[in-house]
Amino acid sequence: MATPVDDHRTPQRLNKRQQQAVETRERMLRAAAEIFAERGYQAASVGAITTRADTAHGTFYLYFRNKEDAFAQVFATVTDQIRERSRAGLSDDRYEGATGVIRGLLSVFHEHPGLIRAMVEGMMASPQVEQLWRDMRADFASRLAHHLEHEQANGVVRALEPDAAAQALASMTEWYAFTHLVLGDPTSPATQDDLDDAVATLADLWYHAVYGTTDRTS
Amino acid sequence: MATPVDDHRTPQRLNKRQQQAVETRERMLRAAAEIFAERGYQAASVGAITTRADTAHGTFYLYFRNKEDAFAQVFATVTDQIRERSRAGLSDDRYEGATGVIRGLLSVFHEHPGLIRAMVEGMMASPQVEQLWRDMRADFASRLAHHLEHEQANGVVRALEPDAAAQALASMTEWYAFTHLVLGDPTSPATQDDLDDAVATLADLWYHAVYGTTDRTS
Amino acid sequence: MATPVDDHRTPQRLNKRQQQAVETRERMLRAAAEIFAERGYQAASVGAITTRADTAHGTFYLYFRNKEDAFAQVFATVTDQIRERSRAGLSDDRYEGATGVIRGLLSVFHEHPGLIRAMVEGMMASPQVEQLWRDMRADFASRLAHHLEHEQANGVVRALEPDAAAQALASMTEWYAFTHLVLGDPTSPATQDDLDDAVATLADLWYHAVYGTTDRTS
Amino acid sequence: MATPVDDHRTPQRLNKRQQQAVETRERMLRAAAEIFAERGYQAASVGAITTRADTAHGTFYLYFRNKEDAFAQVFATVTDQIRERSRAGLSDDRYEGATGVIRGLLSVFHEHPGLIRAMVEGMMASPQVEQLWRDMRADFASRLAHHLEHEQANGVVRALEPDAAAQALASMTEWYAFTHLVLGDPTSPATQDDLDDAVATLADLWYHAVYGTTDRTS
DNA sequence: CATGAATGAGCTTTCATTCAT
DNA sequence: AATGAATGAAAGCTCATTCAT
Repeated sequence: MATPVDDHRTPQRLNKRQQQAVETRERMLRAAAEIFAERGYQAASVGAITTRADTAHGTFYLYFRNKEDAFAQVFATVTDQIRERSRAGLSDDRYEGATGVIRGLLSVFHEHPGLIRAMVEGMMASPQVEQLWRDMRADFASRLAHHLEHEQANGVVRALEPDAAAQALASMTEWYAFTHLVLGDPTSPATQDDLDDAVATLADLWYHAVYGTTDRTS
Repeated sequence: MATPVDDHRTPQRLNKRQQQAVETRERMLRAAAEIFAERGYQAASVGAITTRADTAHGTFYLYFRNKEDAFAQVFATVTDQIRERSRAGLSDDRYEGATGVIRGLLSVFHEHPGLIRAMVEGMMASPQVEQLWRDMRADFASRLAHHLEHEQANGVVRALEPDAAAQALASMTEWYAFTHLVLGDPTSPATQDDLDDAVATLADLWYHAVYGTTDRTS
Repeated sequence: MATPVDDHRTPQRLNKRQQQAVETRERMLRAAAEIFAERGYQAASVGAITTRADTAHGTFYLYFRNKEDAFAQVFATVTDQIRERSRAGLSDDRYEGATGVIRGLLSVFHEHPGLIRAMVEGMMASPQVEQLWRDMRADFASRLAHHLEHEQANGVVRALEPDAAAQALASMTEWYAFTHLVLGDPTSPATQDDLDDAVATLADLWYHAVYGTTDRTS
Repeated sequence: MATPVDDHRTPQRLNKRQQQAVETRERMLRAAAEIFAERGYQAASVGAITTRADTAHGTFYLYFRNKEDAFAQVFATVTDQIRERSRAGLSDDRYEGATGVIRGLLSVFHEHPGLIRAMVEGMMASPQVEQLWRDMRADFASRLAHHLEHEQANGVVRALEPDAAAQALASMTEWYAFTHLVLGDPTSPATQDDLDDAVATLADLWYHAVYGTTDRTS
């Protein structure tokens, strides 16, 4: 039954079945993200996801090995966003650089509070999810550590242990963002002002903790 | 050493039945703490707790309204510890003061990694637990904010918004402690050195972020 | 310690312990009646009764063999009331007689809807309770049957089988009373008017069914 | 004899899976009816039903929302029978009509004593079940009331309030049937003679109560 | 590729009853 | 006579996962 076209295996040339499958996968992933965000990791059920995705219950297992796997796939899309935005926020200016990186992380927390919440929850329940979070934070912290080393080499940063400091600053950023933008009444989510305030507060402390002076002029 | 006056619990005033009940309550609370620490909040089951406590299943409900209530009671013993140790760590010396408060928090995380982990998980699942955590952190942060205001009045701290800064420093401390002392392979828990390193790193950043200078001499 | 007075065993001469016991019994029985009326037979719990009676849980079993026994004792007080009032309602006048007997039964249903409801429910769950109800109804029906036989002897009642007719009339009375005075929204219970209407309707049908004519003049 | 057209259920249009599902549903409903009849409403357990139906425990919840829902579905099959038979028993002859309607109701009670018993019990425990019973009786009574109005218009029935009288006659019928055909030792159930006697007694009283004369000739 | 009926282990919670005090 | 801590057997219900179609 297979037509010769099938054999090209070029990704842009999908037959009808394959196209449908791609669509189903996307629908399922979107549904999973929504349900995890709304209910949290444990309270989310496969049934809720397939209902939302408008598929049969069993279809879920065509695309995910199990619930944990589905969560990991959803998780990956979010950590990708964080990575992208943090990179985009980099700048040569020391203060602008910090602000940009911080805002990159915080804007993702601000946009997906439900998912971030589910991730912190999922971290506790699933070693695989925990590993994903650690990878994300390691990426964030190592980029920060490199920046600190570079600034130290330039002699503008006080003596400090770059890796440990980077870890601590990353911790401050993540958890301050979490408590201010994610926790709390989900019916009155954080506003843009909340986001701006959080960025300003964190950038200020970050700057002084690293450069060890109140003088902002480089 | 114990004189009758010292004996706040006055066990001699309880009849045999009441003594037994007190023992059962303690055994149950201890069992609950162990099970929550080992399995986490959601995965902990009432059955596991009563088995560990060596009581009948129904006995659980003589002492707790439900699982959430049991967790809240366990939680309370931990937050009490944090409060006590943070207060004990206070000092007039600015650097010693910071170190003491930080160590107070971190030592509790270091001693009860499983429970802290369960708490962060439980926060996501139960609004009541979330409130308990927020109370604990508010207590921690407000004590810090008062300290900052006092130092500002003395003119030794740079201009900063005390409440926001206190929140950010508390976030850094909590989450750095969490990622370094709680997360990770539970079979190789954090060592005393890990604890000391964490305290040193946090105190250093905290100090510079607040006093805005590399000069440690008071 | 027992005084000689104890040995008289005259009921009016109870020592302190016995007096207390009588009071406890009464309190417990009253509490049981209230709880059964409020919650129904199955939903009533021993714990609720002892709480209402302000006694320890175990005290319940000093006065009742078990829940079923408690219900039977409460039940007995109600059937006693029905018996008394039905007798009091008797009259030589044929119409007044019917009305009085009917009103006797209905007034009890009207005053204790919760208990009557619990009884019908309990009948299904407990053979002992079922037997109590059957005794009550047999008493009611036999009195009615005797009346019918007497009237037949007087030649004023049409030919009918007295026992079967009595059963049927008793059934009509009980169940009509039940559906109109007991069932329905418990927050808006039956009024005095409902009671009067029910009596009138039943008396009318009863009268015609028995005397077979619309002529009420004796 | 069955032509394809006759086949309302069109089993040939269902694929194998759907056929199996229909069978499972029927097996489950039958099992539920049996268990409810044997044990009563409250004492019936989901586990007993699934064991009888030879399915897994969870399968119950594929077909019923909960125990109450299962009971309501069983209940519906019985009230449907009552409705059908009462209608079938209608007749233009006044006496035959009454007899037919009465027999319709009584025959169902006679065939399903356990279920009727469970229904009266369930009425007390579940508002939903109570409503079902009230609907059934309203249907029965209103049909009776219409009949009375029609006969009154024809001038053959004495003056009486049709609705109230219909309610009272329905009460008599239901409860007499209940006490004579349902209550009592379930090991020696009511016989055909019991049924016939009950119909005769009720029809006699009904007739005289309504037509107010001993003259049966229309 | 998609379906959805079926599974069954597992959970929290209630409560009548006992008995040592 | 009264207590109340302890028991433990149920119960209803959920849900991740499987597999024949």
